[in-house]
Amino acid sequence: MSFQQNKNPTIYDVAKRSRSSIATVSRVLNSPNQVTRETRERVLKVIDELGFVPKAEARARAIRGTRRIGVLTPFFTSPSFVERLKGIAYALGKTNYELIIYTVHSINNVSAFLASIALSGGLDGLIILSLPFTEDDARRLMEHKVVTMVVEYEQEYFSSVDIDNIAGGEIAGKYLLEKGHRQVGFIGEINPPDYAIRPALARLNGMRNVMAKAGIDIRDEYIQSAPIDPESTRQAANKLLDLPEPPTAIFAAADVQAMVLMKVAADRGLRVPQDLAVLGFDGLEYAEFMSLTTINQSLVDSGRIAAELLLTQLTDTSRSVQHIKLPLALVERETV
Amino acid sequence: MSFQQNKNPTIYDVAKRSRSSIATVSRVLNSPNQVTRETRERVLKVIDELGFVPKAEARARAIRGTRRIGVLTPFFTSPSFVERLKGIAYALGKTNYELIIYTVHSINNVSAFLASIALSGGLDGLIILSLPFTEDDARRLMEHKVVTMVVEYEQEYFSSVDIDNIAGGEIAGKYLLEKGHRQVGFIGEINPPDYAIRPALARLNGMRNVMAKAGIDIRDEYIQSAPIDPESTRQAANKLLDLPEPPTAIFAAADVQAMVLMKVAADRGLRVPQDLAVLGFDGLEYAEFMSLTTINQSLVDSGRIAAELLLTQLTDTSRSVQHIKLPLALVERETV
DNA sequence: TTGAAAGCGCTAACAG
DNA sequence: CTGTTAGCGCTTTCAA
Repeated sequence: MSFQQNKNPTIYDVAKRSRSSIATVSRVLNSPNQVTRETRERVLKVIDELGFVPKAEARARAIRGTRRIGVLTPFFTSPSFVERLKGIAYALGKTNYELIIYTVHSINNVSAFLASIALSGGLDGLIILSLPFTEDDARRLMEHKVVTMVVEYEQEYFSSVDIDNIAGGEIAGKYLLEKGHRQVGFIGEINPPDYAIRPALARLNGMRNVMAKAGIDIRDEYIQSAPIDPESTRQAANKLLDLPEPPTAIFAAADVQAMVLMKVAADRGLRVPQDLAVLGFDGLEYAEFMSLTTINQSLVDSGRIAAELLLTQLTDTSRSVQHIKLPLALVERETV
Repeated sequence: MSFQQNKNPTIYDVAKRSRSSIATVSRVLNSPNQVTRETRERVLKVIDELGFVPKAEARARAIRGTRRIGVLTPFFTSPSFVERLKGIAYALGKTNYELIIYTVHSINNVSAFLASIALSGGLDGLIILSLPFTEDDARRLMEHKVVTMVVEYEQEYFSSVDIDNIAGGEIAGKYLLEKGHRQVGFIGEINPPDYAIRPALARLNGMRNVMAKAGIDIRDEYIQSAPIDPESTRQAANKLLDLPEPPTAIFAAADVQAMVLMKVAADRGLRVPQDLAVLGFDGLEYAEFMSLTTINQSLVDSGRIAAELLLTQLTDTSRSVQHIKLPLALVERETV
């Protein structure tokens, strides 16, 4: 038969083709004994020919059958989100959970997303990457049984995976001190609206602690706030290096920023580390290509562990909230 | 008055009680950022009060299709997939399609994935990144009405977005020639199973063409096949540089490989470009940080365009298969 | 940004 | 028994 329908057939198609009405078709589907055998057979024949499947059922079946885990992430501005995503995808790849990505472009609509996700997202689980949310958002997620994990952020409602950023800053400070630096600069995203998550600030504070203990007060002009993007970072780097007495070492709160800084230094004819030491933070794979000394925070692992934890929480519903701190490790290479 | 609904509330109830319309309520549920914060909060408050939960079958009935778009991608081994994903996420972020990620770890189970996606994926559309598939896979996708787009690959069944890799190789060859190089090497993933997609080989061939025209025959030992991963690339780089008469320039078929190569060169005390010229391919953002000269293939755009094309094909079903070639551009920096 | 109104595919009440 | 028709609860143009 070359009557192959090109659209998904509906009961209207079946009705037309079987010369009956949609009501009759509906009946053979739902109350088959209210229909004469002839009619029923005629209709069924067409149903088979058309490969008709009631749409709602198909949908319900699909939904019921597949389990879904969502990830709410800032739009991939920084490679760190990608690394985390990689870990999540890796962990979920071994299961048959579906992975849904929601990218948020502005911190202002996190709540909007979360509400929508909770109410009509149909998710079993959700991982929130580095994004702050309100108490209402949390409550709604819980009420709608969306098991949630938070990464790079610790709060009371959900389990989380993150690091000790202050300790990270301390590692940085200690190392720079050890290497003989007394005039250390800082570049990082520390100057944002209050409600955002700012690990960079904690890292700076960690470094400050250590310096203070050594009797060193980091000068204000050595501290530059800059969003992660290359242009802002470049400007911050230039400000630091334009100083009459520039720092001898700069700690960048993110590896990408350290990389931009290295580029700026190179363009200025500065040798790294002789003229300027550069210390990064993150442990991106790219850092190795540039021989960047950095503090590794196991980004891929953070995603993997968050996903794994979510998975166990999904099966073992008794599991209670837990907060995981990932270890930090200095990776010595050639820029400090 | 206590309007406490005892029945299952509907969006009509929510609309009435929040003094908005059902359309607006629907929007806060599905397209949250098309609604002002005030309106959204007002509506959400009522939703919470009423304990409103949207009925899945009603929703299924009302939406045409499933509002789901999938992306089948190799597990993020190479940053190029991430860039493409970024473009896709960007384009989809403006719609209210859901973005489902399927990561394939081995080329051997592409077919399995595709079959499952076609049969029970419940997708409206699918974007296949850099992964080869069979005729059967294609047929099944078409039969199940999954509108499919292919990236980095051109074939007869579906629309595609890719580049002219031979032309890319020619650009590389011309440029190196122009810069005075006669002994050029190559590193890239050219030696894989037949059924895989190998743009790197085409790039090599493009370079070969140009060289041949200039009367230069690239020596066999100057051509190193290496998978994208750092270790393999490092080995290939070392082989090239260990040669009694090493090439004066190396074209790497991927920026990440070029970066590894630069690192290897630096470790050997080679100056780039004086002792060794390095030319990449891709146009990653990182390439800039390393001042890498490369050929930009607009990876982000490839994803964005694929998604946009898919979207129009989804609405305008009359649109026929089309194959888009993205432009290539040499980005001169400091490594050649 | 918002609301009115026209569907979506299907069920069920009502005539015939 | 069968067909007509009015919904079901939600989504999505289209104007305003």
